[in-house]
Amino acid sequence: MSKTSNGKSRASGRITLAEVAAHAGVATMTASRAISQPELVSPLLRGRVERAVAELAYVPNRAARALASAQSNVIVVLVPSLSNAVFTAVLAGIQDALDADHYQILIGNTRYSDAEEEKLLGINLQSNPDGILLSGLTHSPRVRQMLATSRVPIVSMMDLASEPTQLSVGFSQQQAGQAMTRYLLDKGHRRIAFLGAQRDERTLKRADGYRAAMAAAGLADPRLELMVDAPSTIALGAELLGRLLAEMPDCDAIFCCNDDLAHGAIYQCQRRGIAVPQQLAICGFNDLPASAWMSPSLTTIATPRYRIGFEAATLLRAVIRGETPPATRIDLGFTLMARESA
Amino acid sequence: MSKTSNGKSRASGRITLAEVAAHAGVATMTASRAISQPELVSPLLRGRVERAVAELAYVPNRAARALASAQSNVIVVLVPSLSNAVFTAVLAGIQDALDADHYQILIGNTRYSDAEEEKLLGINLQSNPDGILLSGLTHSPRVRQMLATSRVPIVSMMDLASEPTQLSVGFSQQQAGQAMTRYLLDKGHRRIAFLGAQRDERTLKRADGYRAAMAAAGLADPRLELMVDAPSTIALGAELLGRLLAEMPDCDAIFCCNDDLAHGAIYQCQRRGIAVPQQLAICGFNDLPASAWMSPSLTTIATPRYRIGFEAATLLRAVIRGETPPATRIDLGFTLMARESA
DNA sequence: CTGAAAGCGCTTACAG
DNA sequence: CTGAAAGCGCTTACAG
Repeated sequence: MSKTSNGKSRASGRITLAEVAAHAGVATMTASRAISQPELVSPLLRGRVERAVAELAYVPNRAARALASAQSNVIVVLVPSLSNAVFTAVLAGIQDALDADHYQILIGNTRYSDAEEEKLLGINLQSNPDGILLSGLTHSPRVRQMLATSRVPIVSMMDLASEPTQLSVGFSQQQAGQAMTRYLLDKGHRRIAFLGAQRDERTLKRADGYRAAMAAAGLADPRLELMVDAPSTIALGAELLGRLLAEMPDCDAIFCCNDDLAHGAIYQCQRRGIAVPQQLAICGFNDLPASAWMSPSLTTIATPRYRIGFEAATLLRAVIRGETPPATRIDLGFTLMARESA
Repeated sequence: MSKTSNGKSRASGRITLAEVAAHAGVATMTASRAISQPELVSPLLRGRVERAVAELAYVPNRAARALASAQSNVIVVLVPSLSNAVFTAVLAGIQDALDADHYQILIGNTRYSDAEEEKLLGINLQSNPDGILLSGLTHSPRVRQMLATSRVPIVSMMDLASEPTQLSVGFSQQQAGQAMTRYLLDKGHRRIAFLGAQRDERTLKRADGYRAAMAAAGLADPRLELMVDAPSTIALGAELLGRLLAEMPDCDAIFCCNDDLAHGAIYQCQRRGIAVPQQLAICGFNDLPASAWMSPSLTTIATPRYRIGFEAATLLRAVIRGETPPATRIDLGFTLMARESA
């Protein structure tokens, strides 16, 4: 509107704070304060500025603010998947924890790829984030180096760090895997198979727990483990069940590394007329919504994913504010949901 | 490192382009060019700059670049949900379409709330985005006003705009609802119920299609429609099935506005011993992964959600570049998947 | 409580 | 092909 830039200017054409100030008849500084720290401005001038903002439909330029103030109010979140309900729940928790704050949340989907994580981190570091929320404890050397040189506060989500200096919120994936295996052992199963996909950090740790429990019971048998690189899907669960039974027909229970695989395995049993749990016990991990409702309902581990996001964001915010957090390692635990399938 | 800022400076403490340039023994400008437009710089200087960048672990400041160049390279995406697999697929399509580009994708989750959409749009408009990807065609007056004054290119996803000036990528939700209802009618069903949740734009349009088909068959009956505000979940589908059968025991088929509801309805039938489709036909909408695998497999509408994201992002990119798109309205259609449940 | 000046870290014209 | 100057739109000290 009105007299904006003259001639060969590089101006964006949008309303600036200076124009708002001129319109309100105050200095740019005063307009800035009336917006950012209104309590420091007299009601009279504040009102004039507010009116000018509304009349001109002023939208602050975030880049200019970030540059001038040397702080971005950005929090970066890196998750390995958006199609996995576990991580969308984590994101919901983060969103809720930060809702009242002024932070802009930058979501990056690494697709379980180190290369993608490096790329996304590099791009997002350019936004000079106030903090970073990371999934998992294991990262590539390049990622670790980028994080170290950036000196940005980091909270790791999902699992618990061994080093107490590292901030982490989650639960022991290994112990959860062990607990589920012990449950099956206690039920009298002996030939318990482990079905894994994606080979991501959490799957590997759950497999560790499975192995520990089987070894402790003197029942370890590597042939009972079926692990693939492909992403977890219902279709893969159905397929892996077939492969497992073909190779290990004497197996009497299956621990699937997540519910998707377990759902697929159960559906496949239904199609083949295999009674679950009578002929074959099946359990999963995560307790997705369908697990409680399907028939047979799925025995699984309920994971506090929403709370992981919420508590991790809360912890990160505290650290950003310079507060000393009460704990650097927040164990949110897990719950074994014993249902019909095992 | 070395001699950074002196005294009371407001510097961020991070390595700047000027330091990289000094380290390489070139002007700041040349360093800038060596990074942004390397082909314009001699191999000798380019090499020196590249080495300096690596040695100092230089990370460009995005805010400064955005401010100086008056372009953000940001694309904002607003979706109503992240827990709904439909929208995470849309996001995956967008990500893939824009992967080779330099865009930063800002994801906003409006949670099916107009207020939240206004808030997110306001915040994200501060980043001066090059373009915006919106879900749906219906928005609050404030949102429409904000979009209009921003003059940022917009592509609407999911449904098709009636005005050809408005860029849209999707399919007719109304026609899809109609097609599914006709399918049930053709199968001989007469008392076909409609189960809806969330009351979002798409649910309402599918209901419109249902009503049109029922009216055309002379079988319309408002009591067959059960619509609630709550978000769609499997649990809600199970609950609504109970309510529907209590009120309309003569209903012989159910069209659920999405697969989540349909899954819940089917699971509930299994628990109650109601044979699907013999006693009651059930169909859904979206074709989620479980639908093809569950027993009975779910008759539903497969929606091109990944492609919607991909094509919408491709269209937006073309418009941002100033190209004239071949079409302003991209109809990606839908596919009725006739399976066991109806 | 209010404001003139300087500066954040980059890029855009413009010269050479 | 290279560079000195100015400017993007804000905020931070610093005065008054």
